[in-house]
Amino acid sequence: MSELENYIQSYFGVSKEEVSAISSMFQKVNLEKGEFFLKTGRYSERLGFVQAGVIREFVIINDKEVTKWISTKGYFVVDLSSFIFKQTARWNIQALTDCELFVINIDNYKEIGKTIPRWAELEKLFIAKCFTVLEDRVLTHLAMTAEERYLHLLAFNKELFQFVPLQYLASMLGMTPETLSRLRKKSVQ
Amino acid sequence: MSELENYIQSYFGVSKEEVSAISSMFQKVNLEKGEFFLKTGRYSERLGFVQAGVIREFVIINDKEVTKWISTKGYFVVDLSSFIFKQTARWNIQALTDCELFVINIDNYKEIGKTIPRWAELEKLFIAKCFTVLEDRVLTHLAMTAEERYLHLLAFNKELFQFVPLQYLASMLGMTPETLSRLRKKSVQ
DNA sequence: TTCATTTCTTGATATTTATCAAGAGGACGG
DNA sequence: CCGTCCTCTTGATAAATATCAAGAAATGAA
Repeated sequence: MSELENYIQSYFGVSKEEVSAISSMFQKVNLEKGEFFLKTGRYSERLGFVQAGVIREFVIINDKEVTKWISTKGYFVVDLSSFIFKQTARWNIQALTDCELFVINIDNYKEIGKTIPRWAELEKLFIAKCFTVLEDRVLTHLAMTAEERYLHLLAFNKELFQFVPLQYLASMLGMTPETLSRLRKKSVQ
Repeated sequence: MSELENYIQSYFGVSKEEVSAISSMFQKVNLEKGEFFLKTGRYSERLGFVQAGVIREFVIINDKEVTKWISTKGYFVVDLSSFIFKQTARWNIQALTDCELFVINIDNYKEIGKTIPRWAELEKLFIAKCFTVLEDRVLTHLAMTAEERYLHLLAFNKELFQFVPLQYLASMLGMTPETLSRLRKKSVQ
């Protein structure tokens, strides 16, 4: 089974046949470093699954790039508000390294629901899970200092620090690159 | 139509009959000021709709109350991770004023899906919408100062400042009550 | 109303984090 | 291998925010 199939299987708990049916609708897409999967203002009509590589979701606010999230193997990448509600995309999604994605377009995505009756239910559960993750993320900003947020990310997502330029992690953590640099130094000594 | 029915109608766009069927499963519950709708560690087996009053979701971290959100008329209150995934609740939900809620328990809630075939789809859309709202909230912490977050909340939710003790708004905005007090003073002068 | 309690404001100060500027270190193409 | 570009680090300083303490204002109960 591919990484994608493993993931679908383990997350959605559908039958082997259903996994195959779903995964067969995805197509492999390679992105080169720097290439965009989505740009702000366009429509997000594709859902991507990260098979390999690192990809960044960001938005430009007051001429500054603000990184919302960084996805690595096993994550889906999409602008949910655009994909689901057909609004213009709010996020840029750009490859930080060469990436290997499995991609499904919106039309094929809708087909899944026709072949798997309880698909909407599974989607609901998946999005609800994402919601609770975001709730936790908001909490980190309400109840933690910059240092605590850094240590928290380090504890739960250490590998990010091996592959992702620090400036992007700093932005995602809500601090400047200088501050992150100093916190890293501090935690080593 | 009650406030609840209006809301179901406008948000989920179901037929008049369906609205009635759904809303009839809710029961009116009054909460007195200070009373808890849910406590951390319990199970969230009820979904509430705020008909009147102000109700607060918070969690205690390091002996401090951290307010995640404050709901007024038209909001649903629930611990989603508990309601959907049957985990223990992470949030305390407490009435800040006397409240009038419409409440449905989890068993009746599941019945909705049996009578309205596309209910899972509607739930999915609703939760996805909530997700995008939280995405924006994360952005406010990545890209705004405390002052900007205050002005942003004031612009989009002015009425909160009329009904909600400032200490809770400060916590929800991720700042101390003293800082909020000073920002308010500053924006008046 | 009055008293007690809670909430809010204000001031002084400390801490955290941002900004600006410079330089060090790495990656990469030629 | 060299030079260029980009990223990261470091230092000096400024700005934002938190903390602590005290008093003022508002609230609620008797």
